[in-house]
Amino acid sequence: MTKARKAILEALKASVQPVTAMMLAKEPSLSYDQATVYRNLHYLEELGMAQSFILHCTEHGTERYYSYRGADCGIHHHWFHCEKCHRFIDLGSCGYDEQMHAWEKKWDFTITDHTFFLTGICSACKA
Amino acid sequence: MTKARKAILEALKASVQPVTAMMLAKEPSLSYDQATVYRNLHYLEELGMAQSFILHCTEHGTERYYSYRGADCGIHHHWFHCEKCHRFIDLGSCGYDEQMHAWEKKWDFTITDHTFFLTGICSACKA
DNA sequence: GGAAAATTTGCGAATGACTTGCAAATTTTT
DNA sequence: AAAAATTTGCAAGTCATTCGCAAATTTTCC
Repeated sequence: MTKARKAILEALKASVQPVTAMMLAKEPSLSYDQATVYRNLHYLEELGMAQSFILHCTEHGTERYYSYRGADCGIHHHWFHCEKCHRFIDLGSCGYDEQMHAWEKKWDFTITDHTFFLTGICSACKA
Repeated sequence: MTKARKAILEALKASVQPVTAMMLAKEPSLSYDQATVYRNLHYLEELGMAQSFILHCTEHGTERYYSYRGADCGIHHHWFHCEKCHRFIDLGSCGYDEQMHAWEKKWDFTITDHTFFLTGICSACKA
């Protein structure tokens, strides 16, 4: 595992919030080329050490957000995104296996991935 | 309501599958400029007559898909997307109001939107 | 009904996230 | 530690989507 790879994985692991490739590329403590960041995020996701979703927010446009996914942090997570302060709230581990299994049976398809997230205004921003 | 607007809304209404702006722009029977298509899809969504979600598929890249949303077609729908044949399967009306209300209570945020869809291989493509 | 005001359209150029080709640098193999 | 394989940085490219602006259409008002 290369230096860049390790650094990017560590950054993901350390971040409480999902982050974009751009955020990581601009992080002074990392300072890897954006192409390298993009490539390594792909790599880490393929390995199952990261998970991502694409989110559009009026202020920041459409971007893919990554978060760490390790044995220690449980499985697939879902998030709420505040459109005012742009913070994410972790809704916890995904609890939809059962429902998805039911759908697979009903429609006879095979689910390889699912996307779920919420957007709105968080408690702090409402006040 | 302008001619373009009407035509685009009709196209959405007529389509069984969610469609992208590009698909509509390239439809010979419509032949409106892409900027017009994009602008009117935004308009229709703001009015609540269309709904959309962003989906990334390896073959077609990242695009926003729109579908009709009228009194006659029920409320918010969710979809399964087959990564082989690129067809969508309508999973029916969204049944998550309760769960989302529970989340709003638990976290004290206000949900303005939610995104949910599945990707995988459909029945026909497995065979 | 028709002229003025307001909105929308088409065109071309711009934006911004993400990707790619390629030579140099690093990592892995042996 | 040299050869082989992979990864990196850079610069240029791609592609969905947006924007500015003048011309065309739609709406408003008399």
